[in-house]
Amino acid sequence: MGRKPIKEIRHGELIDAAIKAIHQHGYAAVTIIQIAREADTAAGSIHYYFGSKEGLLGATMRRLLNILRDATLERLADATGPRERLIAMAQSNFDNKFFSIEQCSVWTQFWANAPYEDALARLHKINRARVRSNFRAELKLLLPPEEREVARRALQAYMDGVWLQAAQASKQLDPPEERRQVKKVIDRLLMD
Amino acid sequence: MGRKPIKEIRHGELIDAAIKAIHQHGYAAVTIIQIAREADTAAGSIHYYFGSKEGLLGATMRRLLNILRDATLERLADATGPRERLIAMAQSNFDNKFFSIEQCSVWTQFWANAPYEDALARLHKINRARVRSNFRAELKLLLPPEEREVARRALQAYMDGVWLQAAQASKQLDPPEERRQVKKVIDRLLMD
Amino acid sequence: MGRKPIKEIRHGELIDAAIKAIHQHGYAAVTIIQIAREADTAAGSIHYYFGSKEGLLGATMRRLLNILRDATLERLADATGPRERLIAMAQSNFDNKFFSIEQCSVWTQFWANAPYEDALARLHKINRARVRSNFRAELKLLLPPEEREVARRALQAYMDGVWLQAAQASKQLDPPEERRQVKKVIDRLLMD
Amino acid sequence: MGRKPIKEIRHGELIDAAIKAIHQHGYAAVTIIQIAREADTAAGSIHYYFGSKEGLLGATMRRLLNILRDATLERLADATGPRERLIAMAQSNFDNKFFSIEQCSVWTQFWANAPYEDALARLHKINRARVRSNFRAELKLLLPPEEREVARRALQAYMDGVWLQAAQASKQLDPPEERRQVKKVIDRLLMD
DNA sequence: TATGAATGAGGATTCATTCAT
DNA sequence: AATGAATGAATCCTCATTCAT
Repeated sequence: MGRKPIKEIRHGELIDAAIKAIHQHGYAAVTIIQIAREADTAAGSIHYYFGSKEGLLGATMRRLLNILRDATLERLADATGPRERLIAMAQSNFDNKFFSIEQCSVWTQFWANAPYEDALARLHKINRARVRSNFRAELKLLLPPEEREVARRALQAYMDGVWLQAAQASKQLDPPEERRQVKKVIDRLLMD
Repeated sequence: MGRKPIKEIRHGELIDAAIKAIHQHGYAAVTIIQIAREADTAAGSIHYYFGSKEGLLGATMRRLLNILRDATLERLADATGPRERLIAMAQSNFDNKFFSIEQCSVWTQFWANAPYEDALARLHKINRARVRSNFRAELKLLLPPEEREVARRALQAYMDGVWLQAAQASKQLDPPEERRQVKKVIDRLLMD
Repeated sequence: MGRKPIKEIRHGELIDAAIKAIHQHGYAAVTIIQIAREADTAAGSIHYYFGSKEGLLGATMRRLLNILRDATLERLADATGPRERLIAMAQSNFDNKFFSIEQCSVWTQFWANAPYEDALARLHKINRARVRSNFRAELKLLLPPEEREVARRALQAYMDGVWLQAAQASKQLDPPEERRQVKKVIDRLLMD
Repeated sequence: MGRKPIKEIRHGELIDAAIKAIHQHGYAAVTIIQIAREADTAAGSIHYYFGSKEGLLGATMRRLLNILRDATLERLADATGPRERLIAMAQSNFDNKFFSIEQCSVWTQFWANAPYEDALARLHKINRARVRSNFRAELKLLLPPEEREVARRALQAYMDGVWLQAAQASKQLDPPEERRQVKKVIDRLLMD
């Protein structure tokens, strides 16, 4: 089997460097040079591969979205029944592959900057709508109408809040514990 | 009698302008000139009154924290019993004086940028610790030990999540409705 | 009587510097720093006053067009009859105020770069159309129909050619002699 | 027989591409990549074959000069008498092989950039001197001394002017018509 | 008290050139 | 013979800050 083309490899490396650099300096403040230094390459390379700073940051965002989406699909494959599906979706946000300080940090940065950049706003909006409709579909089968939105907003906000905290954590994150916690929250929100 | 000194008036005007400008351009991207234009004055004035861009942004942050703290104290004055106190504290986050798109936007921006600026980090940490301990004090009287932290984290994250959403709202916010919502969430989280 | 506002003075200085720098390095190759050095100021000032390099170059072009137009109007004021008017218009191209190496050089540069910049193309087109229609108006009264265009094209091309040569001259130009020369050419083109 | 060596073929292709690209972007603004794309090859090839960007542009210039010189020689071969020779030389500037928008465009670009590049300046100077002395030689036999230079300058300037116009033409050029025109101009300049 | 002209460090980006393949 | 990945110098531009007025 053929190996990965150079282009793909470098894309991956540069996106990794971007995640590190955004985590360290913030989305709006990070410079091409900081990212290049992190990737141990020249600033020009980033333009060679992504055309512009914006191009790299967009690709980085899409990478994160894909990781999250894949984690969700994987967990959903094993879930039966609305309650399990709800838990699976919520827990995928704290998947080992996604719930790291760096990625939460970048996620938060993207979010905070979405209002000021169209490309980000679009991605953010799409992702948010997807999660909302997924949650609603399951909650419909679990709670009476007047309770559903309260629970959904609480759950969605909970996940946002945990990410935000994680982005500023001083010690290592604990994804499995976080998955237990979100399950408890769901238990509480679904109580009759 | 005795009107406000000019210095204080200008400070207020410039902080108001900073809030508007940060909301429009983002914390990291906003420029001295944008703020000055919003305040209908010259860029030099900001340095005259605040010494630096950082000085103004710090003062702006403190202003928001004060508004929030005052709203909390005011509501707590009328609250009796732990449940009422918990609701009062939570609802103060959605007080008419505080819960506007502009202020939520700036609040979110401060938060997202706290990891990259010491002054912000300090303020953010203090505020967060205050809220946490306040919540804990009341929850101690309302829930068994093993349930308290789940509820507290859920509640605190809920408020963060609502602010984040509010910062990106396209239509006018509805503070009273938001206060009703948070009460429902608390009801659910406190269910036995 | 009030003195010129600072803004106007600096505009003039910077345009003068731009003319010198374009003459030395060429329109497409000249840099903001070269112009700034020529004006004995910082590169930032040019952006402060003109917004961009393009802004300054556009203003420089308009300045040259105005000098030429003013010289034409001045000479036309004293001219009576079509022949004198034709000579006046042609000679204004070699007016003392306009016909210097530096200005011919910049003029040539603008012209050569017009195909690649809309702003330049527009100005160039307008100016060219103006000269053409002026020439035609007078030639109509001086030559039979089938001869007019040949003469007009020859005359217009002659002026372009002299400018082009002047731009590359190694010794000082001689505007009065050039005005005598163009008169001779006109004499020849108008021979019956 | 024996076909052209690859080296020569590639040289030709790259020069053709350079002419197209210079016409499209201007001499000073054109990039190696634009030329390479036009030649459907990689940027590295140009350095492989010409050593540098400057090398290719110089070769392109020499190519144009050769085309013009060949056209002149060809036409001179058939011309008898000074008047016919003068016409032949003038008309060769508008030969079918030379008088195209692209080539006029590049010609103009070379000319405008000659003052800023030694290699170009040298070629330009040589060519100009050649034309001048050729014209003078024939005019000596056609006009009295005091009229020769006026006519020569007018004729040389006319050709420059027509090229300059042609470089910016929006519709297809008409070489035969242009040759008729220049003959009329010569008729007029040679009138006694 | 307030202005805005001026500066210069630092940003994103472009591009000729080199070189390993 | 030809490629295109990689570099880094150079360019335009932005912006906080200073300071004379």
